[in-house]
Amino acid sequence: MSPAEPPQPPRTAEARRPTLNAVAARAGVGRGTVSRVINGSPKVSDRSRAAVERAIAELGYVPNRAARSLATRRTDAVALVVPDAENRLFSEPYFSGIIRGVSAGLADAGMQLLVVLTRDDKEHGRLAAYLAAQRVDGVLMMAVHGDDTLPDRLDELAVPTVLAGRRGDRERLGHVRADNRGGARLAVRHLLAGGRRFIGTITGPLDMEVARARLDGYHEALREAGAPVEEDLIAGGDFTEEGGRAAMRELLRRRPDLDAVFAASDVMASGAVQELRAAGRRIPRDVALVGFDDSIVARHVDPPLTSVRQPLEEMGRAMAGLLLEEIAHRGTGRRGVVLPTELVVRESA
Amino acid sequence: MSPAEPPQPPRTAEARRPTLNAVAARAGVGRGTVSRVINGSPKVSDRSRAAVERAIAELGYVPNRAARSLATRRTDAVALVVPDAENRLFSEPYFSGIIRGVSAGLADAGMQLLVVLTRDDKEHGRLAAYLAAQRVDGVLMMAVHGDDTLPDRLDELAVPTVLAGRRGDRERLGHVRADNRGGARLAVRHLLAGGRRFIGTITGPLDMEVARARLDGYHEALREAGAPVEEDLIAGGDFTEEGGRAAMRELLRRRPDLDAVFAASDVMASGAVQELRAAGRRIPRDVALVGFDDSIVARHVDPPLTSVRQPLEEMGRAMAGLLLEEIAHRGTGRRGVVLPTELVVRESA
DNA sequence: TCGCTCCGTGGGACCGCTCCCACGCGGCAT
DNA sequence: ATGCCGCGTGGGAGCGGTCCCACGGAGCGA
Repeated sequence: MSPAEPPQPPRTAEARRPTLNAVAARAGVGRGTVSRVINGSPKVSDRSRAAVERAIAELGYVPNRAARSLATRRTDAVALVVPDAENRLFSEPYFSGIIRGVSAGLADAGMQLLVVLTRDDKEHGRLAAYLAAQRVDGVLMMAVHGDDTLPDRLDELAVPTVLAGRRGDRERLGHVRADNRGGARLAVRHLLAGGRRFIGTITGPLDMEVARARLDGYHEALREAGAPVEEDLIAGGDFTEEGGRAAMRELLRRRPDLDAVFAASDVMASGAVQELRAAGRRIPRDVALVGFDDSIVARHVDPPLTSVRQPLEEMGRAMAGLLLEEIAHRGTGRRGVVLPTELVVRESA
Repeated sequence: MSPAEPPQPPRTAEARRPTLNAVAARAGVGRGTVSRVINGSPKVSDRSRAAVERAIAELGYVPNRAARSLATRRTDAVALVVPDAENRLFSEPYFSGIIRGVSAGLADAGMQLLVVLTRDDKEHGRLAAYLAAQRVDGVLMMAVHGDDTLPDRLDELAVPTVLAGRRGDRERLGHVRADNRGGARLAVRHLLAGGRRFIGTITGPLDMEVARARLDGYHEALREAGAPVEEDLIAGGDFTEEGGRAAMRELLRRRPDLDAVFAASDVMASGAVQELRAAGRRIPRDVALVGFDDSIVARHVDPPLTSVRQPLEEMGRAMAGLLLEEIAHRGTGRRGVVLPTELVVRESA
């Protein structure tokens, strides 16, 4: 009564998906041969290969990751660890930009991306063991604080790891970062070129390498222009808007004569804008302002901010690349990659 | 010569991690018993349980996911699928907010989160088979376009699926959404309460349910106030800034007399701000403006935008919850959850 | 013709876990 | 004392791949 079943792939997940065995049977070859075809081994005759490929197509076969992983001791998956506390601070394109690049870089290699948001640093303890045991092939870490122990833990456990940014000058682990110093230099040079004389800066928290690098760039640009670096033109922020406001207030108090500010993040710059306006300074007429990150905020603040752009997507791609390299050949991926930054000129400077 | 090795967990991933077998041997029990302890079966004597737990602690044992997954046909992982094209459009807190909630909701259940960014809709074809074959236990989907076939495909394959938002009124699949209609109503009521008479709206692309819902809310609020709904007060946007500008221009052309605008997204609202300013209208004096999303943009536009907030993190949590339910008991998670929105009043209206 | 390679091949053993069956043993009713 | 029940328990049989060893046959030189 029942019509002949066409050899379609099963419609539901309940109906067991075809296994490598089934493919072998249908193609009239052994399991080994099917496995070889799937993994692209050259030691297969054209005849067998064709038969196997047909069978695979007919059955809609897709290899089972768990089984493969069990046998190979690889997972073909990497974890992206994002400390949640930081996440909130991120100038918004940051997270999405990086993750987009990472995802693209991994997809090309058929790797899966596991995203792990950690709620607090305490979790990092368990996390190391967890990641090692789950046999994620590697780990990507965003926003590493200098005192985070996770990278070292992973290193001890010999888990390939790549960081977004570095913890200090002598980062042993593979990492990718933007040329923060260079970007800051661009920003300050731009202000100098605009004829500004008293250029202040609002820094990020100096226990983060990014913040230090941006401050260094500020110094360098002034120095190379022969301008003096004055301590009271430097105010500390924390990458938040409120921090930016406070720092700007402080700068205005200390140096009513300043005519430009380089803020180490757009969000802080946006705080600075509010404070400048409150103080009756016009931007850029009285005080020119440059931010960092080229975030959405930069485009929407009034006036739109001149800002330093980092190539986020490329950074993510590079992280993925470095990690894959390290996974394939231990030791080769442990380099620092620096990507160029770029000044996006808008109306604030 | 070599000092006695203390029974520490191995320091490197190369050194094979202890297996369940090792734990059994050390605890002096059978594999079955260890398995029972790990999985919290009650049918274990206190004596055995204690012995096993000690052995686990001493060896630093963590079960191998691949092996477990192979045996159970579960993966303890779910995928979050994000169409990248949409992603770019997202008002920025959206993606991070949802993912944070999802992550939290899953972590509590010990589930892993796989993030899949799709580059174009074509990929969705292969993706369905892929997801089913990888035996992800379930799938979360963001930003579903009405014409996306992936949800139906997954449904056919009997893969538990939960959507962020719905495709239409009669969404069969489980989904979580904000009360977009209610939010829009709040916004327009607020404008009415402020004494505005001619309230325009800039909509999103009407093939997206969110956009339609927000437009509906606009209609409702006018109707309940006994105000006429005038077609020429409605302009179509596409959730982009440029779209917002174009729509605003159009509205001003058609109705120079309008005194308020409800934009279906902050980004479009920000475009509208520029256009209004160009036209010499003061905000909110001449034209009041309300956005949607309560994104960072809203806080940084000048003047800061009154906007409708959706509880993103809770939405993510709810999605995770629904999916877990559906995975545990097929059929129970296929509901629509609606979370309340809230009006955040700032200076633009 | 008879080895000897060498290539392609089949299939056993294993990866580390869960599932489930069968077994021993103490306690209870008969 | 005998049977029966039921609890804990051990361990075999998978789950679906990969790895590798051994084997048959074609091709070649002697």
